[in-house]
Amino acid sequence: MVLSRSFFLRPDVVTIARELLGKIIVTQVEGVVTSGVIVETEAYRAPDDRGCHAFGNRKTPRTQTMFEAGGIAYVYLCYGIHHLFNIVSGEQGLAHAVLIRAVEPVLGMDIMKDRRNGIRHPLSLTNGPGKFTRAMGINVSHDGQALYEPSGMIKIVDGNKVITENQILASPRVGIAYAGKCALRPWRFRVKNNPWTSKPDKVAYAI
DNA sequence: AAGAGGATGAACT
DNA sequence: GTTCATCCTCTTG
Repeated sequence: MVLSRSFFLRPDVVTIARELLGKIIVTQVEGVVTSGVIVETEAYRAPDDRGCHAFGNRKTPRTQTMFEAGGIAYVYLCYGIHHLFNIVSGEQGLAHAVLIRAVEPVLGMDIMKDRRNGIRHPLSLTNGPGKFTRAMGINVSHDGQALYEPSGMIKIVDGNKVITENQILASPRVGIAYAGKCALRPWRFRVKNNPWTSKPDKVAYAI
Protein backbone atom coordinates (compact mmCIF):
# COMPACT_ATOMS: atom_id res chain seq x y z
CA MET A 1 0.00 0.00 0.00
CA VAL A 2 1.16 3.54 -0.68
CA LEU A 3 1.76 5.54 2.47
CA SER A 4 -1.20 7.81 3.19
CA ARG A 5 -0.71 11.51 3.02
CA SER A 6 -1.22 11.79 6.78
CA PHE A 7 2.07 9.94 7.33
CA PHE A 8 3.90 12.94 5.86
CA LEU A 9 1.80 15.66 7.46
CA ARG A 10 3.04 14.98 10.98
CA PRO A 11 5.12 17.73 12.60
CA ASP A 12 8.25 15.79 13.61
CA VAL A 13 10.45 15.46 10.54
CA VAL A 14 13.20 13.68 12.47
CA THR A 15 10.81 10.88 13.40
CA ILE A 16 9.55 10.70 9.84
CA ALA A 17 13.13 10.38 8.57
CA ARG A 18 13.65 7.38 10.87
CA GLU A 19 10.32 5.80 9.97
CA LEU A 20 11.02 6.03 6.25
CA LEU A 21 13.79 3.47 6.66
CA GLY A 22 12.46 0.17 5.33
CA LYS A 23 9.77 1.81 3.19
CA ILE A 24 9.87 1.29 -0.56
CA ILE A 25 10.22 4.01 -3.16
CA VAL A 26 8.78 3.18 -6.57
CA THR A 27 9.25 5.21 -9.73
CA GLN A 28 7.70 4.85 -13.13
CA VAL A 29 9.60 6.98 -15.60
CA GLU A 30 9.06 6.65 -19.34
CA GLY A 31 7.05 3.52 -18.69
CA VAL A 32 9.86 1.85 -16.78
CA VAL A 33 9.36 0.73 -13.19
CA THR A 34 12.14 0.67 -10.63
CA SER A 35 11.93 0.34 -6.88
CA GLY A 36 14.11 0.11 -3.83
CA VAL A 37 14.03 -0.11 -0.05
CA ILE A 38 14.99 3.16 1.62
CA VAL A 39 18.06 2.46 3.76
CA GLU A 40 19.47 5.94 4.45
CA THR A 41 17.80 9.31 5.11
CA GLU A 42 18.47 12.78 6.49
CA ALA A 43 16.14 15.27 8.15
CA TYR A 44 16.11 19.00 7.33
CA ARG A 45 13.99 21.37 9.37
CA ALA A 46 13.25 25.04 8.99
CA PRO A 47 13.22 27.50 10.57
CA ASP A 48 15.88 26.65 13.19
CA ASP A 49 18.17 24.35 11.16
CA ARG A 50 21.03 26.21 9.48
CA GLY A 51 21.61 23.23 7.23
CA CYS A 52 18.15 23.57 5.70
CA HIS A 53 17.69 25.55 2.48
CA ALA A 54 14.71 27.23 4.13
CA PHE A 55 16.61 28.26 7.28
CA GLY A 56 14.84 31.15 8.95
CA ASN A 57 11.78 30.32 6.82
CA ARG A 58 13.24 32.34 3.98
CA LYS A 59 11.23 31.80 0.86
CA THR A 60 12.88 31.72 -2.54
CA PRO A 61 11.73 30.31 -5.85
CA ARG A 62 13.67 27.14 -5.15
CA THR A 63 12.55 26.50 -1.58
CA GLN A 64 8.90 27.27 -2.32
CA THR A 65 8.14 23.54 -2.58
CA MET A 66 9.34 22.86 0.95
CA PHE A 67 6.65 25.14 2.35
CA GLU A 68 3.84 23.16 0.71
CA ALA A 69 1.93 20.50 2.64
CA GLY A 70 3.80 17.22 3.14
CA GLY A 71 3.73 14.23 0.84
CA ILE A 72 5.29 15.82 -2.23
CA ALA A 73 8.78 15.73 -3.74
CA TYR A 74 11.39 18.48 -3.35
CA VAL A 75 14.01 17.88 -6.02
CA TYR A 76 16.89 20.27 -6.69
CA LEU A 77 20.14 20.35 -8.59
CA CYS A 78 23.29 20.02 -6.50
CA TYR A 79 26.76 21.03 -7.76
CA GLY A 80 25.23 21.54 -11.18
CA ILE A 81 25.17 17.80 -11.74
CA HIS A 82 23.24 15.81 -9.17
CA HIS A 83 19.49 15.74 -8.69
CA LEU A 84 18.73 15.35 -4.99
CA PHE A 85 15.36 13.97 -3.92
CA ASN A 86 13.57 14.95 -0.72
CA ILE A 87 10.19 14.16 0.74
CA VAL A 88 8.42 17.27 2.02
CA SER A 89 6.75 16.81 5.40
CA GLY A 90 4.60 18.77 7.83
CA GLU A 91 1.56 20.93 7.23
CA GLN A 92 1.65 23.73 4.70
CA GLY A 93 3.87 26.56 5.92
CA LEU A 94 6.28 24.20 7.70
CA ALA A 95 9.42 23.81 5.57
CA HIS A 96 10.53 20.31 6.55
CA ALA A 97 12.01 17.65 4.29
CA VAL A 98 13.68 14.24 4.36
CA LEU A 99 16.56 13.67 1.95
CA ILE A 100 16.67 10.12 0.61
CA ARG A 101 20.35 9.16 0.53
CA ALA A 102 20.42 5.49 -0.42
CA VAL A 103 18.16 2.61 -1.42
CA GLU A 104 18.49 -1.15 -1.77
CA PRO A 105 17.33 -2.05 -5.28
CA VAL A 106 14.27 -4.30 -5.62
CA LEU A 107 12.86 -3.93 -9.13
CA GLY A 108 14.61 -2.88 -12.32
CA MET A 109 18.27 -3.44 -11.42
CA ASP A 110 19.15 -3.80 -15.10
CA ILE A 111 17.56 -0.44 -15.89
CA MET A 112 19.44 1.09 -12.99
CA LYS A 113 22.69 -0.22 -14.40
CA ASP A 114 21.87 1.26 -17.80
CA ARG A 115 21.06 4.63 -16.28
CA ARG A 116 24.21 4.53 -14.18
CA ASN A 117 26.31 4.03 -17.27
CA GLY A 118 29.70 2.62 -16.44
CA ILE A 119 28.99 1.42 -12.93
CA ARG A 120 29.60 -2.30 -12.64
CA HIS A 121 29.45 -3.02 -8.94
CA PRO A 122 25.80 -3.36 -7.86
CA LEU A 123 26.50 -1.94 -4.40
CA SER A 124 27.64 1.34 -5.97
CA LEU A 125 24.46 1.76 -7.97
CA THR A 126 22.27 3.52 -5.42
CA ASN A 127 24.41 4.21 -2.33
CA GLY A 128 24.32 8.00 -2.48
CA PRO A 129 21.71 10.75 -2.91
CA GLY A 130 22.83 11.65 -6.42
CA LYS A 131 23.36 8.04 -7.43
CA PHE A 132 19.97 6.65 -6.53
CA THR A 133 18.07 9.47 -8.27
CA ARG A 134 20.05 8.81 -11.44
CA ALA A 135 19.39 5.08 -11.16
CA MET A 136 15.67 5.58 -10.60
CA GLY A 137 15.15 8.27 -13.25
CA ILE A 138 14.35 11.09 -10.84
CA ASN A 139 15.21 14.66 -11.86
CA VAL A 140 14.21 18.25 -11.16
CA SER A 141 11.17 17.94 -13.40
CA HIS A 142 9.66 15.86 -10.58
CA ASP A 143 9.81 18.74 -8.11
CA GLY A 144 6.40 19.12 -6.48
CA GLN A 145 5.14 15.67 -7.55
CA ALA A 146 2.65 14.04 -5.16
CA LEU A 147 4.01 10.84 -3.61
CA TYR A 148 0.80 9.41 -2.15
CA GLU A 149 -1.14 8.65 -5.35
CA PRO A 150 -1.33 4.91 -6.11
CA SER A 151 -0.91 5.68 -9.81
CA GLY A 152 1.73 8.38 -9.40
CA MET A 153 5.11 8.47 -11.13
CA ILE A 154 6.84 8.39 -7.75
CA LYS A 155 5.32 6.82 -4.67
CA ILE A 156 6.29 5.53 -1.26
CA VAL A 157 5.01 2.07 -0.40
CA ASP A 158 4.89 0.29 2.94
CA GLY A 159 6.33 -3.13 2.28
CA ASN A 160 5.67 -4.11 5.89
CA LYS A 161 9.37 -4.40 6.50
CA VAL A 162 9.93 -3.62 10.16
CA ILE A 163 13.03 -1.66 11.11
CA THR A 164 13.36 -1.59 14.88
CA GLU A 165 15.22 1.16 16.71
CA ASN A 166 18.19 -1.06 17.45
CA GLN A 167 18.71 -1.54 13.73
CA ILE A 168 19.14 2.21 13.15
CA LEU A 169 22.39 4.14 13.32
CA ALA A 170 22.36 7.94 13.61
CA SER A 171 25.17 10.30 12.63
CA PRO A 172 25.75 13.98 11.77
CA ARG A 173 24.95 15.24 8.29
CA VAL A 174 27.98 16.05 6.17
CA GLY A 175 28.51 18.68 3.48
CA ILE A 176 26.90 21.42 5.57
CA ALA A 177 29.93 22.89 7.32
CA TYR A 178 28.33 26.33 6.86
CA ALA A 179 25.60 25.22 9.27
CA GLY A 180 27.86 25.61 12.31
CA LYS A 181 26.46 23.93 15.41
CA CYS A 182 23.51 22.54 13.48
CA ALA A 183 25.93 20.34 11.56
CA LEU A 184 26.42 18.33 14.74
CA ARG A 185 22.80 17.27 14.96
CA PRO A 186 22.64 13.48 14.40
CA TRP A 187 19.94 13.67 11.78
CA ARG A 188 21.34 11.16 9.31
CA PHE A 189 19.80 7.72 9.74
CA ARG A 190 20.85 4.43 8.22
CA VAL A 191 19.97 0.77 8.53
CA LYS A 192 22.78 -0.80 10.52
CA ASN A 193 24.93 -3.30 8.62
CA ASN A 194 23.02 -2.75 5.40
CA PRO A 195 25.57 -2.90 2.54
CA TRP A 196 23.50 -0.62 0.29
CA THR A 197 24.10 2.50 2.39
CA SER A 198 26.74 5.13 1.66
CA LYS A 199 30.17 4.84 3.22
CA PRO A 200 30.12 4.69 7.01
CA ASP A 201 30.42 7.85 9.05
CA LYS A 202 33.29 8.45 11.47
CA VAL A 203 30.91 8.94 14.34
CA ALA A 204 27.60 7.16 14.69
CA TYR A 205 25.20 6.55 17.51
CA ALA A 206 22.46 4.13 18.39
CA ILE A 207 19.07 5.80 18.82
C1' DA B 1 25.32 42.42 -13.75
C1' DA B 2 28.57 39.64 -11.62
C1' DG B 3 30.56 36.31 -8.51
C1' DA B 4 30.71 32.67 -5.20
C1' DG B 5 29.61 28.36 -3.73
C1' DG B 6 26.93 24.07 -3.07
C1' DA B 7 22.54 18.44 1.34
C1' DT B 8 28.05 15.00 -4.53
C1' DG B 9 30.47 11.70 -7.33
C1' DA B 10 34.10 9.98 -10.15
C1' DA B 11 38.57 9.85 -11.70
C1' DC B 12 42.70 10.74 -10.75
C1' DT B 13 47.81 10.46 -8.03
C1' DG C 1 43.85 11.99 -0.38
C1' DT C 2 43.00 15.49 -4.19
C1' DT C 3 40.79 17.57 -8.02
C1' DC C 4 37.24 19.00 -10.87
C1' DA C 5 32.95 18.59 -13.33
C1' DT C 6 28.87 21.91 -14.18
C1' DC C 7 24.96 25.13 -13.55
C1' DC C 8 21.60 27.05 -10.80
C1' DT C 9 20.53 29.94 -6.85
C1' DC C 10 21.29 33.51 -3.98
C1' DT C 11 23.77 37.68 -2.50
C1' DT C 12 25.78 41.91 -3.46
C1' DG C 13 26.43 46.14 -5.95
